[in-house]
Amino acid sequence: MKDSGKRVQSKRKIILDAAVQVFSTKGYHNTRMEEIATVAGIGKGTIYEYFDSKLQLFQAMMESSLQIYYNRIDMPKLETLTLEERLSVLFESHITFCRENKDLTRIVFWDTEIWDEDLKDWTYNLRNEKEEKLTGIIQDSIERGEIRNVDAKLLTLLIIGSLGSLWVPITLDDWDISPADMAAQLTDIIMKGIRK
Amino acid sequence: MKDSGKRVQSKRKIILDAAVQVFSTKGYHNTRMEEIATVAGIGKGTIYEYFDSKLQLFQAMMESSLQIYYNRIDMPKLETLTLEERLSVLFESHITFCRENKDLTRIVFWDTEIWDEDLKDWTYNLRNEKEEKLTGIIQDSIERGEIRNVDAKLLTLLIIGSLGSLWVPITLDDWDISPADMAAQLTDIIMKGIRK
Amino acid sequence: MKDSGKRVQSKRKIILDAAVQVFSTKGYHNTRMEEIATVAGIGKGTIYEYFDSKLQLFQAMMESSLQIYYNRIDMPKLETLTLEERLSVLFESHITFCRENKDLTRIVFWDTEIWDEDLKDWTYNLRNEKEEKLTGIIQDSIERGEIRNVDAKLLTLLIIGSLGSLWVPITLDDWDISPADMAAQLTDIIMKGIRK
Amino acid sequence: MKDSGKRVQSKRKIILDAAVQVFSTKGYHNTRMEEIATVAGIGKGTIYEYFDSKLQLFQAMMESSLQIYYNRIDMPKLETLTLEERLSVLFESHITFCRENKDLTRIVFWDTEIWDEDLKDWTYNLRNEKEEKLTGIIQDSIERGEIRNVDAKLLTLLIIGSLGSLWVPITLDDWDISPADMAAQLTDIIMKGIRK
DNA sequence: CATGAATGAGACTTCATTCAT
DNA sequence: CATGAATGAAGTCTCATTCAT
Repeated sequence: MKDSGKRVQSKRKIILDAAVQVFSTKGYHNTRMEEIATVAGIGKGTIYEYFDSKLQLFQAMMESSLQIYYNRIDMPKLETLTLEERLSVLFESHITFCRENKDLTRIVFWDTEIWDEDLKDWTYNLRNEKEEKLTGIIQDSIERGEIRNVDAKLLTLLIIGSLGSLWVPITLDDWDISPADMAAQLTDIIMKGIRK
Repeated sequence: MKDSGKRVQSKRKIILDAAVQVFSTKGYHNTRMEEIATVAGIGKGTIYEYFDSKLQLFQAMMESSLQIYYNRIDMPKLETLTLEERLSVLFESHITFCRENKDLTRIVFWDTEIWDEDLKDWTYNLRNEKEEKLTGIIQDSIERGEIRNVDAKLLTLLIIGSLGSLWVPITLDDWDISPADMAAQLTDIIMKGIRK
Repeated sequence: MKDSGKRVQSKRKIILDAAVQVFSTKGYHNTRMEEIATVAGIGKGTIYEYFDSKLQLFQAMMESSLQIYYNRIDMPKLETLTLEERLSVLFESHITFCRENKDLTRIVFWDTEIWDEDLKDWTYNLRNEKEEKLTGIIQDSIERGEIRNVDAKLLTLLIIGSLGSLWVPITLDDWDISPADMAAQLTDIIMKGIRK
Repeated sequence: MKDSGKRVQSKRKIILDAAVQVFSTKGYHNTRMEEIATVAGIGKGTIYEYFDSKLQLFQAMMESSLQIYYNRIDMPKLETLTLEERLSVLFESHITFCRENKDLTRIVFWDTEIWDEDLKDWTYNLRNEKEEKLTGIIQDSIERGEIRNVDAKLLTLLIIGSLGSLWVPITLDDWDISPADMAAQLTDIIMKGIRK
């Protein structure tokens, strides 16, 4: 029983990993179920034992990828940290994560065509939750007088947007600047920009 | 004869407009040629009189959209302008353009799966050209001592990324801030962040 | 009126000639109406002023080609000629015709997929008529004691078959033997084969 | 496992047989893949598991048909046989084959529009090989003094052409002459025609 | 549980034919 | 009469999904 359960669990994982690999390389529509099966080292029919359809598999993969990403780069909750420290950690963990999980990152930052309403909502909420958290932190800093009075939402977008545009050069590896440096400079610019 | 020439011209345009509309809403693979034809108010076969294939139509649409966008938001060439003035114009024209051409904007900021190598290169070069121009302007400002010494490429990414993340709330219309205000605040943050 | 009639007549002929050229080169299904129009130097729609459909055009072309061929190689009616003389004339006129009308010949000897029942019947009758005439001539020769008693129909097939297999090397031009020689040798073999 | 292998083999064969049947009746272009599938008693898509395309299926069918035909009517290799005996065997085996494999024969003697260069070459070589063999045998007979000096290639064409024109009445069944008789008479005519 | 041969819905594309000019 | 832009029926082929083994 335990074994069986474990094996099932791990086969689901194997399929999801294969899915990340293939989907992220070729996109949803150019990916054939057979190829995922091949990469996973199993038979085509077996995927359907664990996922109802191609769409469901894609969305499960999307969900798990986003979860992994957002878990990893979650902003530190410690109240004692300043905004500057938090931004620095955010940038650095984002950059490191991208470097270490290229396939996965590509998916997270894809603006894919494949969204059914449920996944759209789920993702939207997940994203929103994070954004709102960031907006909240910024708002707090303003109220605490740590930074000057800017539109918190606008600043959130500026930060999120910067993260998004970073992954291209990061994943392409054609950059001579270290993650720590990148994070430091970005933090510096933004903090100077908003400090009183 | 003149009429005929004009009609042909406009029919190509009609098809491209329909393509922008449908492709941008549903994505490449979920779009059926028949639907584009229906939206264009013509027969399915007629599209093939003007474009060789679905892919070619998509790429023609992509090309024209990017051209329109980049033409519109090109940075002012006037040497007399300061970086601050230029950034302000950039942000404002971007925001205005997004508001007025929602479908088209969605396409410009798509990271679509559908690129053949030629279009990829073409787009990459177009994008790069603009980015390099911005990078150059920043580098100039640094050398002229207008701003402090930051990594010009990194700053370019920060600006481009901000533009990219803006279009979501802009096109969703759920924002109570005016384009001019938005542009002013963003310019302000960035300029404060990089000024000596 | 006369002019108009004449022009119509000649345009029909122009189209038929173009049809022979294109159909014989590319076959029925690989031929586009547009190409025939181009070769004929007229507009696509104009063909339909003279022929109801592609099939009808093909069949008209077939009919005229067969007519031309059969008219040209009809066996001489002179009662005074011997079978040997007639065969010789048959072979020689066939070979000459093939040399001079390659496109047309290709059509005549094609075993095309395109036969509707009417054309099939028409062709079958035309062919049959000629074959029966030949069979009759042979039968006469037998009865007149000119040749020995062979199955006239079988001999007809042998002769017709020989004609058919000749056109390949004839039209390919890769033969060092003159038409007259070819005709003479074939006649010789056959006549020796059936003479008493 | 053994069964599975066997089934696959036979399904390819089933499709080929259906293809012979339908293609030979309707020609290449008038044949729909669906019809072949229906005749084979399988689904449309299954054909594509065994053949890449309609063209490939056609050519595979052509190849196999020609192979079967040429294998069957190959001229006896025994050196002891005279030309007369060989011709007799050739005609008789041809006639018998035609009677027993009407569909297949129709294909072998088709002068179809559907040839890509590879198949054209393959077929041309196969045909040529057989023709040259026949031409060689004739040439030998001439040199051995068995028959008189005729153009060996011309005689080959005469024989091949006769074979070709025979299949029409043979497959139409409207003939009161036995295969053996037919073969005997043809051999007789030709041998008399070329004997010293 | 696992498999992969079989399936058929559905999409792109071609091209004969029409008809407004 | 002549034209060629427009049309849509029809055909090939793909690939997610099923199901018998």
